[in-house]
Amino acid sequence: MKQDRKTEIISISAKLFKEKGFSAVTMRDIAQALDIKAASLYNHIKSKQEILVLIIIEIAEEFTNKMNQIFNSKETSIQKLEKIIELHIEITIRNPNELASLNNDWMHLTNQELTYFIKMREDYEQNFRKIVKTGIANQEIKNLNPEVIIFSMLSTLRTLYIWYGKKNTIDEKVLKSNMTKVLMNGII
Amino acid sequence: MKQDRKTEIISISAKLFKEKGFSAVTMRDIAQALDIKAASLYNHIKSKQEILVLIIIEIAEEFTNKMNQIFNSKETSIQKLEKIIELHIEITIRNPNELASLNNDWMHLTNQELTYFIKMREDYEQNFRKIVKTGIANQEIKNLNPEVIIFSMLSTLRTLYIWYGKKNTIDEKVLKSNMTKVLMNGII
DNA sequence: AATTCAAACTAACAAGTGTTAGTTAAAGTT
DNA sequence: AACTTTAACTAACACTTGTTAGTTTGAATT
Repeated sequence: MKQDRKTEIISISAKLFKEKGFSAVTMRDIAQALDIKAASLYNHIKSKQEILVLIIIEIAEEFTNKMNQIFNSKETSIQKLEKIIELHIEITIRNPNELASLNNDWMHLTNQELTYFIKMREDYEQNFRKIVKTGIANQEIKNLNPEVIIFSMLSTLRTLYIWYGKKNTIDEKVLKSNMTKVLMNGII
Repeated sequence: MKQDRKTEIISISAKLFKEKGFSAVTMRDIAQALDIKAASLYNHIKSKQEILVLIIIEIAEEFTNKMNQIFNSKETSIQKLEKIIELHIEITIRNPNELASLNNDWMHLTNQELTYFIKMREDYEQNFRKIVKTGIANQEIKNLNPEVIIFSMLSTLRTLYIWYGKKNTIDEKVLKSNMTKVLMNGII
């Protein structure tokens, strides 16, 4: 079925993009990984650009939607942050390769997609920022520089894809529990 | 002087590599940024590859040397971790663009340089791991999964270059102090 | 049996890639 | 004044890039 082959192309592309980056992967590389010729890819996708868009945008939208749900819920700031940690872990475990592109190759999006992506990312960070600031105002969260808190948590969560899947793969529940403790309560 | 122009090429290349990645930047891009022709670059450097090597290896060696000093010092595990945090902040502030290449484009190194880099990175992580495990055995550090601790701290420190230099640039001392508190004591 | 169609193929393209060869002009050195 | 050196240039190369056009094949549908 056409949709299956297309999914396969996107999935194998994400894997290759993770290893070498979008620009260093050629259509011939992608084709070879599927044991077909480069021209045959165009029976399924419009362009190399389209592959990148399909990899990135869907996941970015999922982050946006789930973040909005968490942001608008009635929970405490701390509970919201815990939910965000779990969200990142869940999406990372399901799509480690796609997250590599989202993190490293988003700047190769063009036009509307680039604008759209940047908007989503800014909104996401803005929601995160508001949660942290509310938490500080509430005295739920320590009065530290909020940018340092956001940066520290987000950079850990965003690069999780690098670590997950290496030797000693950690169980999802254990990871959530440990990660939450490390990020929220510190290590000493 | 020749050395100055060469330094200039490396520095502007690092800036361009940060924005688009090594593979997406052409020799003509680099030349244009210096207002010369691409062929003229070869009066100063041997190849595009050499530029990448010069950007990455020097900083990787600095990390290696400083880490070894910290590792072999007589301080407590916690003091060692604090020194590592300061080390990353100092190097990042001095070389934000070069650190982008080190983090994102190291896989485009080849042959001996690739092997050498990977060896340095593994040794660095191994030292980090030993410090954390010693700290846990000492009961200086909480008994959490050491891989989660290492990953969480290192991913924050390694991606610092993305954040430093944006609007609201934080003072170095404030950053060190806040970052240490966030990473060591948590946020709640 | 005849037709349609998805998905592969071969062949080729125009543009862009890193790099080399040979030249030129100005500055520094003898 | 004659020279060497530095660092730019123009022109071109062999190769790789994403992509298009047209064709073939085998399975599904009529």
